[in-house]
Amino acid sequence: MSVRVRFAPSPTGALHIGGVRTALYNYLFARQQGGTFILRIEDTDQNRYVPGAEEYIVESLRWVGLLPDEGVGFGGAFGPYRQSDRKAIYREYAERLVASGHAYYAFDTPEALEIRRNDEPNFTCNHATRGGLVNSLTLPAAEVQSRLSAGESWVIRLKVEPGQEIHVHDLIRGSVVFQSNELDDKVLLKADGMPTYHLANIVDDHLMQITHVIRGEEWLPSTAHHVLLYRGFCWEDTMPRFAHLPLILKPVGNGKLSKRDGAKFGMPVFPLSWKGETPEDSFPGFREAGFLPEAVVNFLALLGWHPGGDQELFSLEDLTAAFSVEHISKGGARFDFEKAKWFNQKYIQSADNAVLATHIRPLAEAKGYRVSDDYLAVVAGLMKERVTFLPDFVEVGYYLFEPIREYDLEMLQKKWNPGMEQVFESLAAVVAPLEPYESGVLETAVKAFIQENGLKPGDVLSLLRLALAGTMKGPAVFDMAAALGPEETVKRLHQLVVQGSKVHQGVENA
RNA sequence: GGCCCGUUCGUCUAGGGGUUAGGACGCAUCCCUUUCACGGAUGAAACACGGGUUCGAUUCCCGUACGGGCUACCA
Repeated sequence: MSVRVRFAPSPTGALHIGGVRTALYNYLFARQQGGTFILRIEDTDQNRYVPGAEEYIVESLRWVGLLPDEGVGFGGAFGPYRQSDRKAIYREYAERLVASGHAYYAFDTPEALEIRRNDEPNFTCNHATRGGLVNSLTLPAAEVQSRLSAGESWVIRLKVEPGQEIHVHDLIRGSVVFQSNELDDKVLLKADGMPTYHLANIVDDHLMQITHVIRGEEWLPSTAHHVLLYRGFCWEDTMPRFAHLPLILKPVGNGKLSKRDGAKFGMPVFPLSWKGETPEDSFPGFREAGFLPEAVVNFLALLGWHPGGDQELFSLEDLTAAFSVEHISKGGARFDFEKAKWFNQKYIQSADNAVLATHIRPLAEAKGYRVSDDYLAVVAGLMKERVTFLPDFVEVGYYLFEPIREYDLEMLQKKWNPGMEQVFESLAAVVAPLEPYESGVLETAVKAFIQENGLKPGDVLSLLRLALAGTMKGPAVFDMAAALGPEETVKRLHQLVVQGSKVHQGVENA
């Protein structure tokens, strides 16, 4: 039987980066096994539904390159793939469970249960308490019928039989055993007619012929209920295999990574930025922070999984080939933003200049820079070993697009002297007519000029750098001069003279 | 509280009954470079603790501690 896996997020807001990792592992497993990767939207909670979240999920998957083979917006023979569109199906299956004696109608209101919970610390609906509650197990059949037809509010609960041992075989953790006495009678169908996660999940996984359930560790405790459901439906022979992923933890402190940690630690925890109703509900994304999707994928893949060996850099194809569920770690993984940065730097460094240019283009345009693709590629080449994020190209390297905003005054003061005025005017004259105006040609000419005039290379070159970039950091001087062109180079040389004289006077006066 | 899961350098991890416990991020030092980076080299840095089992445990078993998850008509 061919492998079918699903990524089943619920559209309650922006998709957490941990969700992206879950999608990634599902995707890798499907690809590697020649299987099918399905996107199912679990929107069974009407109250938590957030408009736009579904689109966000799809756009996120698209950005990181994890396109589903089937699912909402992607077609497939097992639809619909949005659970709210499958409402009638769940009711039918829930009633089937009631008919077979594996579930029952319960009439206790949430308020009534809440009161019980407050009175009895460990109160829960289970085999021990259901006899004292209002349901189709305790009420005469006729009354159940009359309550039902009277339109009274009810839910369907799973009837967990006590005294059983439920063995779950997890692909990552091995055998996990639960005692049915400890399990509560989970609500399967809610009062609004919608299923809970538990019912919808099992029905859909069965109907969609899911073979492997790869999901977060937070689902491990309820897997016992899921097994009971498969049994109740007599689907145990085709029950999917389970793999529960370790959680992604906060960078520091205790607990799992949460939405708020982004703001708290000054880093994104979502793939794309999200604009919520309020500023507090809005979050920055990896994409907007200037990450390449390949870097995010690589980083995420290694957060909780490693194939062994010393390789750190993996393309999606590499990951597909190397992936194995057995190599997924059991312990939670701390979200290490420093490592994410390193991956991004690596991917930017090795990216093609023309490709980088397409990424820089919108950033440059946002700043009002009007430049050619060729020029952007040149900038990419000059800066890519000096940046961490995409916006750094236009921010750190702004001087490749606009005049110097500020000079490193300390350095200028140190290197400048009145004689330099003449030197740089002459240098401008030497450089202006150079042809072709290329790095090597410039270097030869400038160095000859330095030698002929008996100047100190360190002084002239430093000042030249200051003239072109304003700072002592940056690409090789002659590369910058070549990129800027003769006109701009000369202009900046003159500008330096102005600045240098100013600084010198300041020193004299002081 | 109850149930379940986990624990190798600060972090992500490899490994596995006998190893100098390996790699990567970060950090430090040095080299390269008339800048900054990149790159290269080197270094500091770990098997949570206590019992077993064993000739021998970091590795297997049991406890303890610590961490995490679940405990909703949320997913």
